[in-house]
Amino acid sequence: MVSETETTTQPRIPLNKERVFRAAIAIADEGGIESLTMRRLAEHLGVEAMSLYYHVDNKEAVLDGVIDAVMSEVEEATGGFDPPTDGVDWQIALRERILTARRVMLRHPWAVGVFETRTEISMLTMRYFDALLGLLREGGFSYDLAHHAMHVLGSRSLGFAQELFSDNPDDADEDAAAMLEQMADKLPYLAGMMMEVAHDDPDSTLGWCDDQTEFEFGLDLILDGLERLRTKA
Amino acid sequence: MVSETETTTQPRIPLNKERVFRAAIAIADEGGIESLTMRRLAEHLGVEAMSLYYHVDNKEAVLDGVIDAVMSEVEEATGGFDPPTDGVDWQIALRERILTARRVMLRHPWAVGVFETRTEISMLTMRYFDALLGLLREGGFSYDLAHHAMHVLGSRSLGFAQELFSDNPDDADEDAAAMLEQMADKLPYLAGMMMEVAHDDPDSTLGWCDDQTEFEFGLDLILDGLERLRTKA
DNA sequence: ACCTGAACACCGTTCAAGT
DNA sequence: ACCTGAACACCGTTCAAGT
Repeated sequence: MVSETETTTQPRIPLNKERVFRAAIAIADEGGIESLTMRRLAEHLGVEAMSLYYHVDNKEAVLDGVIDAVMSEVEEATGGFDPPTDGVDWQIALRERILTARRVMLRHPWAVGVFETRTEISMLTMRYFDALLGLLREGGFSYDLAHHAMHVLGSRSLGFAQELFSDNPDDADEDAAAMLEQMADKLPYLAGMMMEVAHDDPDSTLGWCDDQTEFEFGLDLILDGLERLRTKA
Repeated sequence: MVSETETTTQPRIPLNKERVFRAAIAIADEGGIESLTMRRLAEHLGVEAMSLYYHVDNKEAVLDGVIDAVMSEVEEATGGFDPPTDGVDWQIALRERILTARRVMLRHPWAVGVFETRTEISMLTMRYFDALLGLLREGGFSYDLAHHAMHVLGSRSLGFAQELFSDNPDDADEDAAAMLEQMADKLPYLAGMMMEVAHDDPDSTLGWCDDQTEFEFGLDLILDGLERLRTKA
């Protein structure tokens, strides 16, 4: 009970939301989102699991906070969600902004999936989308077309296209040949495609797709289509 | 030990994979994918949880089987994944097929999410994508462009666009007005869009988006873009 | 061949209690 | 103000044992 003011035993920094969210992101980055448990999170912070509930309502609140933190990384990367820089072509500006967001999201590949499960959208997140909408408006879009545009872009507006097939490089190599065998009759077109790829680039297998290239291809296809609709209307 | 051959006590039908997958789908349809647990699944089948493991390796295998079952619903709905009906415009054929798949997927909204977590792709699933690829090829696409096309379509090729924001109709109505208030300065473009919508259709609020309309808008935008690239090349 | 009881190592969360 | 122990109601899964 005596004052032990200046003992150097453990800094004794109390927990706070910031530190909780940071630790959560670090865990998810390292082991995937399914490795993020309240117990593991507490452990990383040198604390018992129950202590987390003093700072945070529940796990959902952790996920909300984590998404908000990721969005502020995006904000930092884009240099703020300011009003659109006028004068510059909307298509170039939007493309640039989305690719910047992508650079952040690639550091947290689990984030889009979590994003989609959110029921509350933070102010920061809304400001991101408001800024995108602003780029479209200032680029000459009607609200109606801009609204459609946001829907078409979907998760692509965050720089992330959910890949339907995550290429698993393990199997791809080992039985690619055996697969091509039975593909030839049952899956003629996939077989044909693979054979052409194999011909053009003998070293490649099923895992040949380049995510960044495909992302940009899809993004440009959509942006071009939108520009066409904009000028037509 | 005496033969009680014809006692009418409980039909005593042994479990099998088919019944397990069917029950799993029913549970997910009713309560969402997170309500699908091995224990609940067993209960639905009038059996102990451990009994499932006699018929199925683990929960992952259940999910694999469930996706395969959904894909066979798609197959039935499209009348088989046959070689493309030649002569008919690729764009119309592909659009039709995807919208048919969508009708099935809307009955199992959780399915796309599960699909994305699969590491093994079933033969039936591959045949679906082979058929889509076939439609493109027969429509005059190079393998290279067709491959890009599959990437752009992504989960849309299954009839499902992952909605970034699931409109929650609860909050939308109650504090839409209050929200517009502070939106006006911090979220100028979103506010402007809402105000225009409110003006055009006074009864509507944030939950005004029509998923089917937006899906078809996006699909057509992409298909048109692909056709343009096809003829240009 | 098919099913089960008991058990294990995990979850998220509550609540009364400690400092 | 901040943290914890003990406990609860859940998970998926194994394994030896029952019929």
